[in-house]
Amino acid sequence: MAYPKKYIDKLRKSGLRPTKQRIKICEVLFDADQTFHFTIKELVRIIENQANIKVSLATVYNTVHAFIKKGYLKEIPLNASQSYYDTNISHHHHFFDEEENRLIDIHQDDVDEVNIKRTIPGKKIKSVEVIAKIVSDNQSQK
Amino acid sequence: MAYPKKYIDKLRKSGLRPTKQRIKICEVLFDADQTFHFTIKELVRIIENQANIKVSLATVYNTVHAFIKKGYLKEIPLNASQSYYDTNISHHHHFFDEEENRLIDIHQDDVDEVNIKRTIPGKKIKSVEVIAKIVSDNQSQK
DNA sequence: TCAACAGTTTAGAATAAATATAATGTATTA
DNA sequence: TAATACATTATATTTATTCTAAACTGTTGA
Ligand SMILES: [Mn+2]
Ligand SMILES: [Mn+2]
Ligand SMILES: [Zn+2]
Ligand SMILES: [Zn+2]
Repeated sequence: MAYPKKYIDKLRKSGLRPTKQRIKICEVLFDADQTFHFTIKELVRIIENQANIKVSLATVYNTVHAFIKKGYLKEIPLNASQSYYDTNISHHHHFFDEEENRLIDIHQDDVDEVNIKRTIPGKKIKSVEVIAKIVSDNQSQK
Repeated sequence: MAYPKKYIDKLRKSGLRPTKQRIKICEVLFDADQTFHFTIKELVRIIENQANIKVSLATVYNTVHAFIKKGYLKEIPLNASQSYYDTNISHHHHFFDEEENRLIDIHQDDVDEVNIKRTIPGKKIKSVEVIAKIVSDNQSQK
């Protein structure tokens, strides 16, 4: 009881009742100073470190997917065998550091609008995302 | 014996000996009229339909990865839990049809060069890929 | 020619992410 | 409070991918 109203609202709008476990998930995801990228395993670890609450994997998966469906989280496509999630839901792009396996945001303002000249009959573009893979810049190469 | 020289070369350059199974994989991948996108399971199915050769999953995975490492195939990042591979190794982009789970090539010429104004110290951009998600264009909406 | 060897294929086991299940627990409401 | 709906959880299942180890094959050189 006495859960933050903003999280109760987010959960209700996602079709979920506000429970202790889900409120905790909200706190970790949406109380952070900065947006961040995470895997489900990382999220579970953060929750367990920050609180004495035990949350099952199933609850975390279900809650995260409800938020994605509602648009409160984004899923980031990577060629890894694991899903990355993003608390930054603004339209933006990413660097992916292949050496450190790390996603870095690129603000929409930092990329000129991507102009695609080709169209597919009967289809419309829902979203456009740019992924720029980066690696160490070894300038010592001859 | 009497395997096509081009495939023997591709395999040797990938550090693999030309064997019956690997030549068959090459034929399916590189003899096609058009480049195409595939999953490992689809590739296995194609091989089994086209030939009376049995090829194990392990051999297919190993060969595909050797080709990726050498640059003869590309892996396409999608948010699915499955890897997609591409026999089109030119620099290009993709539509992803979320309703039909289908990748469609966008030639590099059909996308203005993506200009990223932000840089990461010590890192350089290795590749830039655009993925545009498309859905049915229901013009009947009011 | 043929034994030795290096490399290959394969079935099946292992791994790990994601999802489903079903029993138990909790909140809501009449 | 009692009935009901919804949640949580441990556990099982599914599935893509990788690993393992045994059997197989092609090559080499005595
Ligand atoms: Mn998902
Ligand atoms: Mn997996
Ligand atoms: Zn992001
Ligand atoms: Zn392609």
